[in-house]
Amino acid sequence: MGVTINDVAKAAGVSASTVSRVLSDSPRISKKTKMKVRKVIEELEYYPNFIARSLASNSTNTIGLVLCTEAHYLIHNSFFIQAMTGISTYAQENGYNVMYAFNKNEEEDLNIAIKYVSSKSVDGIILFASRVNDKCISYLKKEGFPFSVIGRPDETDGVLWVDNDNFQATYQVTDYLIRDGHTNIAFIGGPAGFNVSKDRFEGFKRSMYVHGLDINESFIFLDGDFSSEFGYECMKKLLENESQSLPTAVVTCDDMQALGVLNALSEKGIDNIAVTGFNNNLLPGINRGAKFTSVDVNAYKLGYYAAKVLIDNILGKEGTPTHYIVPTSLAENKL
Amino acid sequence: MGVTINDVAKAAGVSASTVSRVLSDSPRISKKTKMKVRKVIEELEYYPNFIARSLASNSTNTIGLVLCTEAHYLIHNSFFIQAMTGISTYAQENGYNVMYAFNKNEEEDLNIAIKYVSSKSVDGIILFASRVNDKCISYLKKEGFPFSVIGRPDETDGVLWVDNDNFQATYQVTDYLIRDGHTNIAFIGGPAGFNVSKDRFEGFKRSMYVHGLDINESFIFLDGDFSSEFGYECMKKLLENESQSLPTAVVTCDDMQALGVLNALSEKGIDNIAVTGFNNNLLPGINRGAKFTSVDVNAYKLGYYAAKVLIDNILGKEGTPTHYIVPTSLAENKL
DNA sequence: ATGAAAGCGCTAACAG
DNA sequence: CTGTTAGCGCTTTCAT
Repeated sequence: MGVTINDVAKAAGVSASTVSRVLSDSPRISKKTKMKVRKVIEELEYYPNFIARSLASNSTNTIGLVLCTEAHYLIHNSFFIQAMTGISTYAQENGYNVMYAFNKNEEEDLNIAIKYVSSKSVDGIILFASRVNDKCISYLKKEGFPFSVIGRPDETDGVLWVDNDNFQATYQVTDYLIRDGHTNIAFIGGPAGFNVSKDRFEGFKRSMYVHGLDINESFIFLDGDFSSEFGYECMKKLLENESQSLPTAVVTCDDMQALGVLNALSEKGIDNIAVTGFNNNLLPGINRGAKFTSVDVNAYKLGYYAAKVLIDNILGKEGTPTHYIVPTSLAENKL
Repeated sequence: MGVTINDVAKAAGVSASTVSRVLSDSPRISKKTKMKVRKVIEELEYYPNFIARSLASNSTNTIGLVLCTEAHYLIHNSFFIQAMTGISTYAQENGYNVMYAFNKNEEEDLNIAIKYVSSKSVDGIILFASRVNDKCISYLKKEGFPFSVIGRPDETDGVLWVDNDNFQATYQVTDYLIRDGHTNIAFIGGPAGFNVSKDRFEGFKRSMYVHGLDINESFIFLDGDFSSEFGYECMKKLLENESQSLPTAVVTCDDMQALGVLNALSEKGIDNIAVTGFNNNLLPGINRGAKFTSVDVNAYKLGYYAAKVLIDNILGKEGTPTHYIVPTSLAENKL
């Protein structure tokens, strides 16, 4: 069982190293020999042993994914699977395998990273989402191990990363609302201490500013989380504040938040307030007619480029950028 | 860079083979030596090289996932990611890595399987969903390569698999509706040629039969697909058929089908027909008040047990079953 | 209970 | 352009 490089060499009347060179298409082998060897490879249905190859060449042609997330979060968020598909695509295009491991917290994440690095099972690592003071990032930097990050890290110096332009994203969606005639716009932001939260808020403010619109402080909700509960609460507060009129539009930073807002509105029978979300995850069709705009972060591409920036770097390709900005787009849905 | 087994051996004053035996906790090594070696391992922060280990032991401790799906399908279906999480969990518990590759069709699936097997990159394979006359299954059987399948295959002989009891699932949900007072129930089935479609229909029929209810032939829609479009069309037909009254409940085989049905109903302003789905994927909350029942297939557990049945088998554990039936449950949601 | 030695299947200097 | 010779880091008989 299992035909080896030696079997091929013997059958083709050459040495094993010649076969090895044919496999890597070395320019120092004559066309004739290549043809001959390739024919034998076909006939014998020879496949190089992946493991032996890795050991000898000191590279695994595999990248590892460190995914930190609560299981329940996955159910209604296609971000991960889409990004994983993008990663798989670029990896396959370049002959790389992809390993993954789901973890529950930062410590487990770090342990997996350490395991990947120390046992030399992968050539590079992709981190999903960067924390403030991310331990995995510090570790990998210290080790000098190749890795890329989805989501711009605190300190971009010497790290490979991909991200959306979050500033641009909320700028765009706010601009869209304003052009649609809205002037009283509320904003519901993401959790404290994340760059993504900060950037999205800045984009919102900028767009308001550029259009010469005032920001009503009581329309701004920061430092919450991405849950529908938070969205619901914020909208409740807006509805209960009788000292002033309601906004005509609400910019949120996540579809779940938007869902909470929509719920709060639907309880009051209000359907003339525009709501926007992030991630383009909501199912179309449940409530025909309700228009809903979401910022599509293009998770597939984020994954694809996270793999690209990492693999290109590992392969030492010339002139590879250290990061990619994946554009967002506005998605119109009917809910 | 990289401390090897020899460094440990030297530092501990033993041979490399002794260190190797300590690593695998061989009973033939004295407690004393074990302690001594382990201490050195700690001090030197030695991690066995995964690749070298694989080559020498002729096993990779890695399993490969063959995932066939259209990208767009992933966006609103958390089945894959949940199953992958379950797989990752059992794999990690047993020291296995997991590789995955997304493919677009059966041919690509087969190619990946062949690559995994021939290049010896994995010890076993998990197939997502079995086709009629599945080429991957035939291939893996022919090769005698360990694999497990999520979804009962045509021919279960000598294959490891996990699945829900699909018969039981529709039996249960139909029973639930009948106990709720429904007697005129429509059924929208899955694609032709899949066991899952057949079983689900049988479960529905059985429940109706047990309760002494007649099945109205014009209420039955088979051999469609799992899309919302199909659900929409079927409901349309029911609504347009003026020669008879409407059902009071509709059992569908997928949440997307259910969504299509709900859309068709909402267009007519009908909200008193119960609709049930499968997979428990729909977002709660959009339309407060609309009750929606879905069969939760427990994708996490399907993945977990697919990994278990495979890994236990590879490890040659005694008395491992050849398959697992993962129970479904009814999930009540508000849409 | 431990060590010596062979070898897993391949790559990569080094020769020629 | 091709062959020879060493390993890569570990496991595993076979001795002792």
